Amino acid sequence: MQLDQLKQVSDVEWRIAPFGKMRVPAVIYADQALITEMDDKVFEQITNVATLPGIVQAAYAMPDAHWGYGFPIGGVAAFDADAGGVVSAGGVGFDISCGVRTLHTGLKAEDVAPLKQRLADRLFTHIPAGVGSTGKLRLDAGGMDAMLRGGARWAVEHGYGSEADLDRIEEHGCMAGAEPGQVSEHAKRRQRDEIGTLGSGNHYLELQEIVEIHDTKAADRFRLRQGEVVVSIHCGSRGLGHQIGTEFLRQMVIAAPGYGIDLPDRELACAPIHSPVGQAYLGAMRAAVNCALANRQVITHLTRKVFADLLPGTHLSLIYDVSHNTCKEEWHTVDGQTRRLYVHRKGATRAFGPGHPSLPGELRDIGQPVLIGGSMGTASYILVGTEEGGTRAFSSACHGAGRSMSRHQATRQWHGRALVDELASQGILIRSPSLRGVAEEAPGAYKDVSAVVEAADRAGLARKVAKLKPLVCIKG
DNA sequence: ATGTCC
Repeated sequence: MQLDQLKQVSDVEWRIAPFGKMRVPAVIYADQALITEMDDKVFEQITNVATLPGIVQAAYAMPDAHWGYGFPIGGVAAFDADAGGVVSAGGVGFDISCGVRTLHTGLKAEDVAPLKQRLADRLFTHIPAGVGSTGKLRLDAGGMDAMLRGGARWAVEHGYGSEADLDRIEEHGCMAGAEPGQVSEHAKRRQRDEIGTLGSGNHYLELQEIVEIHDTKAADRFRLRQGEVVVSIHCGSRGLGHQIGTEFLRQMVIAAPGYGIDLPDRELACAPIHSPVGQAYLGAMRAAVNCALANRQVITHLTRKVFADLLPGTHLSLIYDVSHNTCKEEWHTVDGQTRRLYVHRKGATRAFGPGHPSLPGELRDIGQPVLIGGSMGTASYILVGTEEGGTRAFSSACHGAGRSMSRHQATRQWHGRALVDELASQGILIRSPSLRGVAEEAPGAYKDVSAVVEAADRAGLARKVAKLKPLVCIKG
């Protein structure tokens, strides 16, 4: 990215004053190296987002931002419904509520080491992964609607996990306002047998060792101890979310001109929050959020069964579950005024600071765990939301490493088999149904996750708590 | 991300 078009505010904040049809400034959080390497498309897309009706304060890009559909991945934008604010399907993304959860095992890495191969094989056998993968659950029409209304709560009521899990999930495991009636039959048909499956692309299930502690107080509260093992699950709403995204994008492209919305890019298709299309999308999107929460909950249950077989007595308790692709109704203070806003986070994590009423009682005084999934074979991080985050990007942080290279480009540069072998030599076991998928996910096709996290930390978006290193990765 | 093109 050309730095001369940006005003540097600090070593990790860059500002673009409104020009053309921009209603608000755009802000990019990144250090000098990250922003220099950042795709020019991020500049174009984040300034386009700043032109949308009803946008509040600024359009934001996180340190892991890269080119997405309409909005950049790593983009955050909030809209005021009463000021003509809009909701955008491209602003949420196709994999609605894609997210990460991390489970505490209490096991020491040295005790898991002798079982690594067997754990990898057993997890790979029991947790369906890959394009079009199906699970054991079959949902009829009634079951589908109940799942779309209930989310992880539905899963727990059906024997997948416990009530205690729900306390550690955003929205308490169940997104209110879901309207299964707004979800097409086609979308539901695609999802009928996909609950409890990982999917493909950057989705994974990992066993990870806690290798560094940066904040002992927060780490203690999250029960993160150096040398212990956690399990992280990264997946989303599978075919259902994708179908909803596709259908509403089309509807919004058609509807936008009728609402007098002038789009700089048709990929930014949106509808006023106070409009039939806007409301229908929100109802369907919230149903897809519940689908993703149910999916991660069922996969958690399958993971627990594998551990119960190989390491009897192990208790996998949920530390936290965050979503990366959402539009949520939240209260934020803007210029001293508390306003109800619709916050789009696309490839960005909610990061509420200490005291936020939405946090579980046990964690309210310390802040929200922010789970950052790195690329395959590198590192992941756990951060905590900060007080000052409330004044930056509506309490949001980065979500991962962020791609630095297209999937196609990655397959020309790396071979799946060679990557699997190389990672195995480093003690990282990869299991995947697709060697091509592995090549697309080559660590070299991603930004440096440590640099991304460091920038988010220095920008005050969230504070580093612990670093995790992969031991086993089940890759979709 | 995605029954990787209805």
